[in-house]
Amino acid sequence: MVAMHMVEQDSAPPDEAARHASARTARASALAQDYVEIIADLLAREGEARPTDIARRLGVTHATAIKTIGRLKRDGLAHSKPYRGVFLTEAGHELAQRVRARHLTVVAFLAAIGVPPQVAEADAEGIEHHVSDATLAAFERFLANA
Amino acid sequence: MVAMHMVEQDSAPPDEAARHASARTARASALAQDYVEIIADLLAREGEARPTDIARRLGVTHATAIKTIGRLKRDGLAHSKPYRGVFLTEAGHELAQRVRARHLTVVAFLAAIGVPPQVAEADAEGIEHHVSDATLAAFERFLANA
DNA sequence: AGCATTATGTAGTCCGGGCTACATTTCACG
DNA sequence: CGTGAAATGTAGCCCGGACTACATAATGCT
Ligand SMILES: [Mn+2]
Ligand SMILES: [Mn+2]
Ligand SMILES: [Mn+2]
Ligand SMILES: [Mn+2]
Repeated sequence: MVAMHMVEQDSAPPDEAARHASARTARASALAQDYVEIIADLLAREGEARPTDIARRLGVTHATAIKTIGRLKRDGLAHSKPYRGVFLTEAGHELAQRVRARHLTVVAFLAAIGVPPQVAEADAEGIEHHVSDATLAAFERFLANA
Repeated sequence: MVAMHMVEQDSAPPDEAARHASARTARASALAQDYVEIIADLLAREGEARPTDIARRLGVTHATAIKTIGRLKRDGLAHSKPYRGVFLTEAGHELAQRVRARHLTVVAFLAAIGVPPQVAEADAEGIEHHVSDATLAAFERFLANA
């Protein structure tokens, strides 16, 4: 048994566990975020968001997209009628806007510190889902002072 | 003044699909990375890596940890004998070192741009898995010139 | 209008990654 | 030593997120 002298060095397990739990939660909501972002973009640019187009942009089959859209509907983020294209609920639209803003900020930030554009786009697609408000704010400060 | 590149405004679907596919791949390997990182740390600090300790640090049940360790073994990253604690293969050890280095860099970088330490630790736990070599290099350059 | 093509939807499968419940083994200690 | 607590392992369930294969609806073209 070691006397407990060193206070801070030990990385208390509960904290670490909480961090990993956070990361798991973020991972779980990442897909929904990408979907609403894409749906919002399709609605804005094309006027409609068809499952096939959503699927193509994600690089998955239409069956996968349709099933996921079903979960979005279940979770109150989207709605649609058979064969008629997908729309966002108010909640879905708000989420999409937040997600889009974060996406743009992350990409811009990475580019600003010298990451090649292509890579910035690619990395951002994953990183964005793990950027907290505090970190996003830091990114924005950096961009402002650049 | 920024050079106006005006390259692809259109975000060609195949590229976007590839980016999402990349993010999916990264997401899929994230868990294994966290495991080997924790196992390496336990081995270094305690001399042994027990499933229960691994589970506690991740905030999951021991049953979950044991099943995941089974996948690590299947994938040639770890090995263990019944009731005896977990060890890393050469491949596992190498992965752990890369992962640890990246983790430290990401945390240091976030802290350097003004993210509060606690938040930096939390966000890094997810972000680290989506940081490519090019982005990691950019982080290191930033830290060097800071 | 009729038919071929495309889009949409459904069913069924697979694996990852979480859980609970229970069985078994190890180990500390009285 | 023995034995009870702790660790380990197993079984079985659940849901997410991917796929293929097939069925059905919508659409566009001749
Ligand atoms: Mn994304
Ligand atoms: Mn995005
Ligand atoms: Mn991590
Ligand atoms: Mn880590």
